[in-house]
Amino acid sequence: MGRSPCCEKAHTNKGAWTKEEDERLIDYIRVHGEGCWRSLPKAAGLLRCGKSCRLRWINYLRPDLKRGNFTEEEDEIIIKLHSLLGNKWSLIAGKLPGRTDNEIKNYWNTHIKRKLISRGIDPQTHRPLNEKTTTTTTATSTTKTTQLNFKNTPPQSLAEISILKSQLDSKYNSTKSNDFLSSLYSSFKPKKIETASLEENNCTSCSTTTDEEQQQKRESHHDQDINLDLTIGLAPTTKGESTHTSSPNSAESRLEQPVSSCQLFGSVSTRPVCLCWQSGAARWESCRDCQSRRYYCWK
DNA sequence: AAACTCCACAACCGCACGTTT
DNA sequence: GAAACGTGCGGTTGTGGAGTT
Repeated sequence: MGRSPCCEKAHTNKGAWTKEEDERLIDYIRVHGEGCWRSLPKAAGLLRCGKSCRLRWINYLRPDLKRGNFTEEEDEIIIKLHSLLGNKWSLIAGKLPGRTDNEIKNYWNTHIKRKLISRGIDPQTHRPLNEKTTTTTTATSTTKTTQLNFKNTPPQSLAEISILKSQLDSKYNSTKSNDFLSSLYSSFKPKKIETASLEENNCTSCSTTTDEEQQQKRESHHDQDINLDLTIGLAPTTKGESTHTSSPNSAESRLEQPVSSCQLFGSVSTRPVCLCWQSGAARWESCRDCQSRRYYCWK
């Protein structure tokens, strides 16, 4: 059984948006806020598909968007995040206020790829272009990215977790991979997360850090390295669970949310995983401390 | 100046996934 | 539990402008 189309294609405009359409959309969202994209076009008097409206707003009309060229620092952040996360443009965009996933994706494909190649770096693997993959895998197989062997050695960093995740993605369907992850993690406990501002033994780290705290962290690490600040925390994706006062779906709140490892694992398991590891018996549990029924915690 | 090529980016499409009914 | 719905994501395409011949 197929699903109904998101809009009636025969009566919708396509292609570039006109100024008038933009104004209608802006005016409508200014009054009614974001959301209900399916019904928005009709309510706003637009002959557009809801998805098209959403895209137009998120990628172009949102008032908090930063226009203009990417800075060197932004370039480096994108490269670092891509090496950790792969083509997770929305996650990368989450760490670059004012930038959209679409914008970063385009920028990656048109500029950064070339930049890396000119540096002799493979944009996909982030390894030297002439280097052959030498490590082996026990998890999978056909991906071009470097494979690590996690059978006896747990992942020690977000980079390795990212690789593990891609391995799982390619080998397991989403319903099976959670079981795989659980059994894998039952054999070890990660020692440290090198690029994450993870506070061990304290699941309250799941709480969202403030912008001020994040700014301080950024400043304190600025001279050492780019602080990716991949906070291990609650991903406030469920309605009503956000700690923010603004609408959980609003662009503002989205930009305030730190990237979390919950999101890193979000596509692997049927239930996203929150990596709040604590001392004591190591096991997966529902994340009570994070006050979310949607995430598993590593304890 | 016209024709052509290349590039950047806005927009579209299909799919996945969480939520609701 | 299944179907329908709503939304978001990543890959791809279309198009306009800049540069070149």
